[in-house]
Amino acid sequence: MDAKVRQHLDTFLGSKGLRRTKPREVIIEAAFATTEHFTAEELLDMARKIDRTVSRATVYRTLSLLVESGLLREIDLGRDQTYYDPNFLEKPQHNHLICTDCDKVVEFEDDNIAVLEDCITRRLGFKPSMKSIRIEASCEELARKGVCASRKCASRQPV
Amino acid sequence: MDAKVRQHLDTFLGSKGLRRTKPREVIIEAAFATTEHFTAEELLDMARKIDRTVSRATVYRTLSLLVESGLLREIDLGRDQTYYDPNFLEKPQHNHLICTDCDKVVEFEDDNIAVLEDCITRRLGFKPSMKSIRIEASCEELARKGVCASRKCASRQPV
DNA sequence: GTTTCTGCAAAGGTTTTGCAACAAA
DNA sequence: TTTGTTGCAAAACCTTTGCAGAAAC
Repeated sequence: MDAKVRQHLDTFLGSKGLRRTKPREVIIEAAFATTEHFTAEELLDMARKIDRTVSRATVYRTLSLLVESGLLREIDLGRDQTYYDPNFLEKPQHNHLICTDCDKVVEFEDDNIAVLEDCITRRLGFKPSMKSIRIEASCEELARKGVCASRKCASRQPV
Repeated sequence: MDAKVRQHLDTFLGSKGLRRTKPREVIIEAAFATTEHFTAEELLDMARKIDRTVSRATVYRTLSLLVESGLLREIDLGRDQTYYDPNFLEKPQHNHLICTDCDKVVEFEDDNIAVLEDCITRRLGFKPSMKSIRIEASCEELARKGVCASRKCASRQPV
């Protein structure tokens, strides 16, 4: 587990009088072993590869803690389930673009947009605490050439 | 029901060979009688005030149609349920700011941010089809004065 | 008449919770 | 010890679906 993650977590657990337990260790190790977004069920699978005995309930409970601590963020990918994003420690301002052709998620950061969001919010009389942008978009290369090599895009399966 | 809504809907139903039925009329009338965001269950309640016999299943099925037709948009307010927004016909580019003090939702539009989103998306090699911004923010007036008269904000109930 | 639509109730899927046993501090 | 935590199974919740009867075209 990354040192930054461990430290952030220790501070959080300490400040709340919470305990460092084996199942929590395992779940957190699984969550931060990847930079992919995942669902609760996917995290359960990943955690069980490390320790078969981890329960679904503990995964859900640990996810709540991680979100509360700021280590993980819930993100809206326009799908039916809640996804979790482990990359906000590294890139605190990033946003998501979702390819409507292959469902791939591209993360991007942009200072201009971050500043603009901040200005707009303050002009409305608020102080921003959490900003998120989701863009759905189609792949131009795919539209032009019928394939999208550089991004490994493939047209979605016909229904 | 607004003329713009009716026309949009007729075109959609016509193009798909779908029927104009009583329950659909009622549900759509309820959905566009307000500019508030609502959940499926809230829409069911609103529709049943017009006609008690409307069923939950038909509300869900009609919501899908309305989203598909573009009359309604699903929005993420950071709550547990899906909310629907009936204001995109009027303000196709608007975004949402959610007050963390009173949970009020403020809609805002901004051309600069719309252009910037478009640029960023194209620079990444995509063509934007749907863009959404969600900002969570605290009320500055509330922070300064302890109350927020102009926006009718109230501090959230202590837990 | 044919096709689509409706309401009902059941089923599906995700997330939360009560509880008794267990583990950390 | 004391308090927090776990796994299990059940419950809660929102949403979808199969079906037989009803309504639209």
